[in-house]
Amino acid sequence: MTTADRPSLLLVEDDAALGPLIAELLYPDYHVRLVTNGRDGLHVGLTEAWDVMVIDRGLPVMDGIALIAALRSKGIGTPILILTALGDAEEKVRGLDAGANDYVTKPFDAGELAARLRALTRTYAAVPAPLSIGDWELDPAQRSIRSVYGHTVSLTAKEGQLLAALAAEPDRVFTRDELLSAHFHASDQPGVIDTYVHHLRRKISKAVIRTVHGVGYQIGDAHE
Amino acid sequence: MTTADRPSLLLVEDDAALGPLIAELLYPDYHVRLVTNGRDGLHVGLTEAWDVMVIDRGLPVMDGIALIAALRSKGIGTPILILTALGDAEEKVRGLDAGANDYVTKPFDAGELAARLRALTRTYAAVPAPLSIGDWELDPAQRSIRSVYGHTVSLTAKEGQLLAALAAEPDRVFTRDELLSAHFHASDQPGVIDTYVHHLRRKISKAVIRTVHGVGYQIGDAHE
DNA sequence: GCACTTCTTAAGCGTTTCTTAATTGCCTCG
DNA sequence: CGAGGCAATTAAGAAACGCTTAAGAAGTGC
Repeated sequence: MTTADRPSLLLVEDDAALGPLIAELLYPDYHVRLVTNGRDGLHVGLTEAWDVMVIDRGLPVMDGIALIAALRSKGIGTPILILTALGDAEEKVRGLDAGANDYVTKPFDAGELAARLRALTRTYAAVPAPLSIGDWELDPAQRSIRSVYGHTVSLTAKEGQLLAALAAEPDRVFTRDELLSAHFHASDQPGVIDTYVHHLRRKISKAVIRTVHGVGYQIGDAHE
Repeated sequence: MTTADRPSLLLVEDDAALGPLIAELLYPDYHVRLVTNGRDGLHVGLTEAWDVMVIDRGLPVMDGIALIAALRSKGIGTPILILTALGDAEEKVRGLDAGANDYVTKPFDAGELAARLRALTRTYAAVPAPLSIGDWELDPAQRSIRSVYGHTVSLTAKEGQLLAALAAEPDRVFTRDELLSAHFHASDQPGVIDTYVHHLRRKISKAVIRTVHGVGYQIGDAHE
């Protein structure tokens, strides 16, 4: 998102009556900027960052299709929705293949347009949910751990596995044998765990991994 | 992309006549897998990786909307297109807000469906916007790299491809096999990558490409 | 066809990471 | 408070992995 609150939306529509109408319709949910021809659309689209664009098909100076193609060729990946009266399938194919992400025909339903725009601007946090550990965030894929202040520390494979195992179930106390069988070779001595706990405490901070005397290790606090 | 050639497509459609028909329609452009109820769709959608999904609205066992919501709640971000007979605006809003990315009503135009699927699977990462890598800028043609001080170094084809692949997703760690399958012949030994990384480091600067021991290589930071 | 560049393979060497083990320090219970 | 057990720390050998080099193969242009 470009702004902290509402997504920014660039509306390119030449119809003097319809343009302001759509802008007003979208105003509660987006920061709307209205331009009325293709050349202005290209300029504003290239020089400013937008979260989504709504582009009319038939535009003066520069056609909507040409505008989209120009934006895409310049590396602009912003989601684009075409809004137009031309509704037959061939036109839709041309518009979508020019680089648009969705195609809505006039007359359109305001609710549907809004829903389609939501679908375009929606982002999924599909990223392998980073495990949070106190002030730290573990990224298993990247084998590193980031503090909340940008500071990043890289971990070795075993360090990462041990930390991930502990962090997977916060507050649970793991015995050395449990941790061993999870990610280390069966032949390993339980003392291996002690060594890696030490490495981790040195890399991160002492307080993160708690020792439960006579039992094992734990992240977070169980009792008290 | 999941496969090197065609994108993979999961089709969830219970109509015994329509399902195979759509599958055949899409077959030239996608690796299609057809399942006929929501529960199977959920299972296959969660356990295998797909480039795009086409889901019928009315499904036995588990409704299409419920299926999409379940997939999204599990962190599946794959583009989803709803294909259904229910066409009024309210239904579209419900479907899109459940997490679908596009909504097509039956009867549909084959060309439009294909174009909308292309729009969903299209990525703009391939756009030759000059990739910036630290103090360097990779030329779109990928055959040379310029430092911020005018200094230019020419790269061989493979060097450029490898660097571009890494730079396309900064901070992501690529395994040797991923990099191999991207731009080298499948028969190549993973050691090829090591050699090219070495070449690049000598031409540019050592710090640009980071080694993640036991995993692969990365551009961007995660160091300290 | 020849010279040159680029690509690929492979092997030795150096570094990082993993594991073991011994020493030192600390906690708990009698 | 002291003994015994448990944990923390350190160091060093072993193993895995990556870096570097060099040389032959394949490709390209003249």
